[in-house]
Amino acid sequence: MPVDQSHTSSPSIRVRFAPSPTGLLHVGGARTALFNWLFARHSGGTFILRIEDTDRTRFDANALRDILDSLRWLGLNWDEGPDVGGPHAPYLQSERLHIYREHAQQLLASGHAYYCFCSPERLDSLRSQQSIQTGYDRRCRNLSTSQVQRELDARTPYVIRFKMPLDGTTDFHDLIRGPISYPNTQQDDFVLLKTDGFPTYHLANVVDDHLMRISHVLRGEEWIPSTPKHVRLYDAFGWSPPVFAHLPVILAPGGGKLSKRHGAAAVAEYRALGYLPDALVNFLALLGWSLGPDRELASRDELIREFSLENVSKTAAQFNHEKLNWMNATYIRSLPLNQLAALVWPYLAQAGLVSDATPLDSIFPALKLAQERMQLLSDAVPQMRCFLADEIDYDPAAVKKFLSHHAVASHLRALMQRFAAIPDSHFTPAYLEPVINAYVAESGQSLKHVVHPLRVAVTGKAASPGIFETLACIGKRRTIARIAYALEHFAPTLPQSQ
RNA sequence: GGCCCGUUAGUCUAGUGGCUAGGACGCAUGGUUCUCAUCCAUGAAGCAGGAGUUCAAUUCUCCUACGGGCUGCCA
Repeated sequence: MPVDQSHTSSPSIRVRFAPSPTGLLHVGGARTALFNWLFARHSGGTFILRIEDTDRTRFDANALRDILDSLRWLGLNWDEGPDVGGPHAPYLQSERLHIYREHAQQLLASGHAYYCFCSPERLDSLRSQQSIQTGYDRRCRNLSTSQVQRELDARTPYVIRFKMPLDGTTDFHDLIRGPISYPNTQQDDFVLLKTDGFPTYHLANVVDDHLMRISHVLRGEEWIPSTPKHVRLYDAFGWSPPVFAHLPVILAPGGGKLSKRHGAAAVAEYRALGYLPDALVNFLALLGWSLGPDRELASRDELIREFSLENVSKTAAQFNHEKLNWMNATYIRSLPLNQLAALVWPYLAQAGLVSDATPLDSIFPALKLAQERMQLLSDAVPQMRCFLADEIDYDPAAVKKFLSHHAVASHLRALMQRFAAIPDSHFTPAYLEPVINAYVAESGQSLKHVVHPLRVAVTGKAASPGIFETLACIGKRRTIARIAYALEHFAPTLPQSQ
């Protein structure tokens, strides 16, 4: 077994997931959270949830609730966070404003930052005049003390900007990608503190990561270009930076950004559709990481045991719905009936197939048949409808194909009579099979010529579980009623005698 | 445009300076069978292209192409 160096050499591994509550938690964010969580759990470290709500214009209380709900649903429990607290509370950045202001002042005092009085309008026109984007022109970088004081006295709105080095490079090491180097001429004098007194991501993120003693920053690769800013900030504060590991992004099927256009993107949507959290976790874990050769399925504990940043891949991965569906189906099949019944219940209830008065175990027989035919929990509704509902819909194509032949009516009539003769308590697969086989033999038909029409008559569909199980599950009363209905409505009328 | 990151079948991936480049999803065919699903078996399908280093490159280096990201008082 490989020895995990990071575990032995640094006893306090602390990682964080730091979402911004501006929208529902999407699968990309969930994957980032998952890798942080797996890394923390694997190493016996601490997983922290920090909410980066520093953008007041985009804040969404709904999103905040959704992020917590979705993470909980996925089972990614956090050790410190806005709701559970912790030694570095608060974990909501909007409640830590004074900390960022103090730190901005500190950088001002040490000469690493400066007041900028440029208006948004000026910056806009600056940008529109630039044929190539070169960022802020640093107009306020060298204002004299008296000029600054004059503006301050005049109460001119300002931001505080960071003084990036004007030449040289900023280098850092990425655990997944190795050394990365950026020319400083590419870097802007980015804003630390906005006019409204809120910090930007860069300031708040660095300050909090330091204060919260974050040891490893695992985040999406879209953050690579701003890492030099962060490295410079750590430097200016005199702090040593955490280990950086930038995770590959998740792309939509076919490439490109993940969005609604490509189907579900939010965790909540997958949840509503009937995916199991274990399946989604397993699937997401395999996007950008692998268990090693020949392994796809793994429980949470196995994922935790096996997880390592060493084998996180560098390449962006496309989200593949077919594989997720396959995985969800295998997880569904592995569930004990009582658990599956509870999970499927809300869907059945919503479809009116069960009510509060329905005993849970009453759906077990039907569920057992549906179980290996479901990919989503919601599939229970179409799969189980013919077993749980009195009324069923008939698929016109199936009716046309299997109920329109002349021999059908006589078969159905004969079977209906024989079924009627079976005692209620014997209406079981084991009892039905010989009954039907006997009829098939007597009538000189092949089994399928009898079974297919029967199936359509009692289920309304051309496909169903095995006919004997299906009949038994539907029950004697409904079976006979449906055959009668089919005879009356679909089967061609034939002379009584045959 | 500039900068940065990346490139193994359609997709997710394993892997090595020398192997028939392995697995999974999906797809195809066959088996089981009353249909569907499951299950089993088999098959098609890949190292982006070009230089170089080397006895030998999918593996190392460079270039090109392609993909992605950043270039905000968003995160």
